[in-house]
Amino acid sequence: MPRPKTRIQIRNSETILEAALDVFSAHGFRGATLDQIAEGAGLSKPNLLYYFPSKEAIHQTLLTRLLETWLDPLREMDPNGDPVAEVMGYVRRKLELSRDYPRESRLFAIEILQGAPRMREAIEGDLTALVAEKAKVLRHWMEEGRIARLDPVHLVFSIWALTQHYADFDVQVRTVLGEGHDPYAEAGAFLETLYMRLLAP
Amino acid sequence: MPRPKTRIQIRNSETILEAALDVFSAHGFRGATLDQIAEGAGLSKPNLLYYFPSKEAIHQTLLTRLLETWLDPLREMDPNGDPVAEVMGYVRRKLELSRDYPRESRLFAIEILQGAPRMREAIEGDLTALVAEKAKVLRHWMEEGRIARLDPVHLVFSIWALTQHYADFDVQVRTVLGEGHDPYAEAGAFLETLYMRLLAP
DNA sequence: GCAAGATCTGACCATCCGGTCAAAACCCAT
DNA sequence: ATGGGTTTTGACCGGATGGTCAGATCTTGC
Repeated sequence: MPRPKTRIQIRNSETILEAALDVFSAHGFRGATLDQIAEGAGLSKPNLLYYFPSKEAIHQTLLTRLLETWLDPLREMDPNGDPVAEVMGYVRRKLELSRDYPRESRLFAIEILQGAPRMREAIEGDLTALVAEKAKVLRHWMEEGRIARLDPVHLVFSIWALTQHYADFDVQVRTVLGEGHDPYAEAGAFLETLYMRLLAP
Repeated sequence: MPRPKTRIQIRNSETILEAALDVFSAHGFRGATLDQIAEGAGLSKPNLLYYFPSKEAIHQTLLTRLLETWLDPLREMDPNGDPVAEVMGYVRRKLELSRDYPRESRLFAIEILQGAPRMREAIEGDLTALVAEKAKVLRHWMEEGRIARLDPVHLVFSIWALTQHYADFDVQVRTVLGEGHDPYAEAGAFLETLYMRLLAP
């Protein structure tokens, strides 16, 4: 089964990945079982393994897809745009990603937390390269005096940390806030203030 | 074995917890095995279970200890001190915690990521209460015009997110920064700037 | 409507893992 | 040194889990 071709193959592959995302993001790789994924996908376990050669392969497929989604908002940061607006836009898009794809965020977090055993090369390659490229853009803006002088890489880290926190620590955030709060709306306002103050030259 | 009493009991219990922290923080609860912990502690598996009744019990002991360490720096924030200095002090202490106890940070992160199945009540109780108390202090400082008006709870979240990021995503941070960097020193400087700008009234 | 291929399944296997237990080894006060 | 309690261990158990396989069932192009 190199590449899905028939309609059934496409549909079932997607169903499996969807169910697997649920299970992997909730329990980690080791904590997830094929039976749980099969249950979630409404398929039998041997049928899962008809579409994917192994548990590992399902996980790998999810991680590969994930990284693209993850880096896109940063890629969109335009070197020719208005510096503050561009950074603010990135913050906003990244927060939306946390809000709309919390399972992906958690899957990624679990992987990195455990030392990125199945993502090392992607991080060393694409991710590092993209950050280096965008750090250069940020540094340029700083030299022009259009945003405050800061360590550009740590600036990016701060955006990652602050936005992913709301997806990854969702339980804690909601518990501490209590009832009657919209975490993401509040986070959006808070981060807006934070970065406006931080970036002002 | 209700409470360790003899010297051997104390020594072995500590050795086990130390090894268990290594393994749990690296692989999560489900990913950790008693054999790995036993290996790390230099004891046989049945001998582990002479000191702790179950894998679960070892994990629980670690989590309970952890929460204390974790909340202490926030507890130390003094309502009668200088507002900016107090918040900056908390940021610094929390970052030191990430630097000096990264395994504890990851253990905590994994637990929350997975929905805090074994920490719910602690989060709903002690943690939420402490944050509420300190949020009140922060709000008071804001009303006095001594620090900027912000959502105090999200301010605390931001401190957690930014400091824990360096422990939890250590692999990513080091990979992206490349050789010749001291992540925590740089983070200290960056966060100093960030919070000085954010808190200025 | 009928092969030929694609899809699906029940039964099964080997391994891993948390945990038990009886007995051995060890420690120490008398 | 000896006896009673403490500590340690090899052997083992039962259930879970990733994965296999032979064959049954369904789809589809003709």
